[in-house]
Amino acid sequence: MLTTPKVAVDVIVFTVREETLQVLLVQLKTPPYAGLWAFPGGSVPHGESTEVAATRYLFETTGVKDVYLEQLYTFSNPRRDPHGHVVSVAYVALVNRARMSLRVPGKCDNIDWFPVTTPPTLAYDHAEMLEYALQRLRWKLEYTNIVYSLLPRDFTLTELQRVYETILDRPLDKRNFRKKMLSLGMLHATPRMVKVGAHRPARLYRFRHRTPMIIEVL
Amino acid sequence: MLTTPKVAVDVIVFTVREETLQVLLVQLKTPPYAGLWAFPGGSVPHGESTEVAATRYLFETTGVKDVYLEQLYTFSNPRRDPHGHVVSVAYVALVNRARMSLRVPGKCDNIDWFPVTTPPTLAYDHAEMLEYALQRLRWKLEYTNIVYSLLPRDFTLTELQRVYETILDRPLDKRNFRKKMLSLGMLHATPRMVKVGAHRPARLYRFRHRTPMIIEVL
DNA sequence: TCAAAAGTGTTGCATTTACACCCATGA
DNA sequence: TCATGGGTGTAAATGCAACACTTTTGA
Repeated sequence: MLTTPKVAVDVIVFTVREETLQVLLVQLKTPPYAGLWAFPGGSVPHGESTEVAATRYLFETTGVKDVYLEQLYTFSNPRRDPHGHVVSVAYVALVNRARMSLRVPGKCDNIDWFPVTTPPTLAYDHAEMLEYALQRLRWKLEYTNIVYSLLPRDFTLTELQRVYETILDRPLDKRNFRKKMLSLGMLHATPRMVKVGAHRPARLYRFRHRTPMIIEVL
Repeated sequence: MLTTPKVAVDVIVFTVREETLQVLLVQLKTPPYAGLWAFPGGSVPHGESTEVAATRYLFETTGVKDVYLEQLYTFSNPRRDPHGHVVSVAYVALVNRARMSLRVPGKCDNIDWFPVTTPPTLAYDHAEMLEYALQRLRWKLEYTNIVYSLLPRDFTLTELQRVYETILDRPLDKRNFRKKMLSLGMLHATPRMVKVGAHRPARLYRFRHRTPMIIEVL
């Protein structure tokens, strides 16, 4: 009998693909949740911080590092895991949609992206985690620059707007959006234009800082 | 050798007294931090959620329950506690200034309130926790009704304004403050007036809900 | 020349800020 | 009647929301 709960982390990895907000899930293969899906994650060994553990699990499944990773909340209900009392520190990561080679963790059967609106049945209390993570993501999108972590280095304002619209799940006014983004001073116009299709080329922009910041008025 | 870190909670209890924001601290009596001060808290046994543990430690030191208690952040640096790896889930509680009988926990030498601006030397990473808690408190004060937990059931608008000014550490305009508070519809004017001193009596108000809510526009 | 996406300003409305005097009471 | 804190309104500035047409390109 343990005298303290076990400690674990779960990483809720979001990306935007094909104008859909998607979340990364692994398929469990051991009872009682065999066949169900869950967030990547696992136990935190003695001596490792939860940040480091979350970064490690993120890397093991996606091969990415240096993306936005934020602690979300700690879930500690003693019955959240039927195996025993596991306190899980949940993290949210935002990764961009570039092709990445997913790796199936040993203890899982599969790994894949799912639209957040239509996820498969989730194990543990992961449905609750997902809901909370979405809420926080939408909330923080409005007053921080964290969207940088979902986009490639260079992007057009229309692409940026699509990402906002996808996550917030509502249309935004083009002129107001551009005015706002540019006036915040967090973007940097490059001299390059992107020419695709039979229409006017779009200017490429970059984030001035690819590191999380609260948006201040200029 | 443990395979998982220990789990603990720390409770950062704030109150407002004599126009000062104060925090509850206990004095440690065991090395290596003997004599230093820390937040009430302790380990989380197997089978107890961190919320329940935080509520318990709050009750053991202050005798209060049913106050605003919110999870703040989980601190997990393996070297934050020299005794070994302890993951601490920090909570913030807000209690009102009414006389309460503090109880010294067995493993401590003393317990007392300190102004947040001039705390004694803090053990562990508690200085960092305090800073973060203050930030969150100030932030949430602006868009939630959590201040209810710092006030008695009935209070005057001037008392309410003093609490805001104390926590935000800046003066607020009396007319704008009252207009804002009343227009938000979270207050309820009682028919009672308070008569103290040689001046016009002040009306007493109550919170419509003594439960945390995000402030919505009416 | 047509289709398709990029790009651009102005106006009205709502919210926030700044600011000064009268009121009710007890001593 | 004086000192003390309670209580009230208006005007200016700022920020946010709504809204439509011109530009550039490739086919």
